[in-house]
Amino acid sequence: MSETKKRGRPRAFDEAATIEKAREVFWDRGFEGTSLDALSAATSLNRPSLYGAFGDKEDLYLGTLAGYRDDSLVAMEEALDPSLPLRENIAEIYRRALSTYLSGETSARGCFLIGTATAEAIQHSRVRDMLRQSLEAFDAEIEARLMLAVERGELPKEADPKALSLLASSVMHSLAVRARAGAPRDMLEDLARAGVDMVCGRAPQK
Amino acid sequence: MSETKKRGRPRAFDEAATIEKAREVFWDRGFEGTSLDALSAATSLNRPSLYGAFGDKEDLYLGTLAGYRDDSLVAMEEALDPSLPLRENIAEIYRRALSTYLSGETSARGCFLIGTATAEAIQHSRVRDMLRQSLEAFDAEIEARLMLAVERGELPKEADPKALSLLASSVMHSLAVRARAGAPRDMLEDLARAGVDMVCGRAPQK
DNA sequence: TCATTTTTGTACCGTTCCGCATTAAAATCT
DNA sequence: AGATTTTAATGCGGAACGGTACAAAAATGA
Repeated sequence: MSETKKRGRPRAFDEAATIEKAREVFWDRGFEGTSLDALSAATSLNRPSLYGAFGDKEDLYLGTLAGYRDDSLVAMEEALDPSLPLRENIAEIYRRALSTYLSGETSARGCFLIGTATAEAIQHSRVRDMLRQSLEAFDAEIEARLMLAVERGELPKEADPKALSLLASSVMHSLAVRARAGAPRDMLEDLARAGVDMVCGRAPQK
Repeated sequence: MSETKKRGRPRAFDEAATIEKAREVFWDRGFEGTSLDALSAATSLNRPSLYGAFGDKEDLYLGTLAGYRDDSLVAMEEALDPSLPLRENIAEIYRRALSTYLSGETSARGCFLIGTATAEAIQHSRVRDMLRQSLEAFDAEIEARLMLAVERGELPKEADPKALSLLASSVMHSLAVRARAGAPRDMLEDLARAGVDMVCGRAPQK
């Protein structure tokens, strides 16, 4: 790491904070629906500074998607704490997801990736790849925990962690879409509960 | 119904066919990503004709969404033919869904509603309502079939049709998102199979 | 035949879009 | 201090945007 001070005028903004602010705008308005002027206003950077620091609009958008994916993966790792029972792990994943999906100024905004990147996936292959790769990463984390659960006997030996992880992710995808569609919280919580039972079996271990 | 001939110059286009062509464009490019010029080119109508017949861009988009919802509900009713076993019904739903989701000129385009309307749901409340209402209609059709299945003994008495229908729909939502994200067909078929087992139980009735 | 009604086609409106050229400002290096 | 390097700010420019005014065209009604 070069710890030497850089030559020119120093930046007057924090790169990570700027990406987070840009993410908020993209989240609400989508990629095509967001103008550079809106990004400029939200980040307090002029368009040329945005351009210089992050590239064009698609580059910046991909940066916000990558940040969201990384944050989500960290949150998922925390939720899947293997020192806790599987049932609590899965419930915690849905709890965290819903907490994010139901936030929003005007209306529940769902998942940033599913809610905005899906629309661009046909026309922008880099967005499509980012989306696919992110979904696969989420699947993989859940699958790993389910494999551990089978080893430990939290799930029966016949359980299929691969198939089960796809189903568990599916519930999350559906929560993401339905939240953004304006589904009531009760219904989403019912779905999350059903998802937990589906993965861990119906018997409560209260 | 007034069968009297209308006064002025007759239309040189078919309204339903035009909506279908517009749907194709919106499906690939999303609402914000589609220009009136693109719609005009695809439908062979000039912008003023489009505007006169369907209203503004959002009105036209809502019309294409409504058409897709109606088509999908009909397809779902067909798939849920109660004279066939539940397992075949659910498998058929996913089969039809995948057949649609995997079609597309450049890349698999997923579900029109989930793939494009979700992105607009925050900014355009009419789109959000259309999306929510459509998803609820799909849920309701599945739930009705599952209730019948419980009555008939295709599912155990303790089965919860409401919760199960939400889960069954979730698999469909996930197929929609993943297809558009570029997931390989094998994986989608695995998920669909897992979804059928989840709803109907693992025992194959071969 | 001529007025009326509706659709079609051309052309244009003001706005917004993304991206960049250019200059001023703020830091380090010599 | 002066040269150099990097960022910040202003402003522009060509293109595309959604939407519409207006006139020509094609039907019906009288």
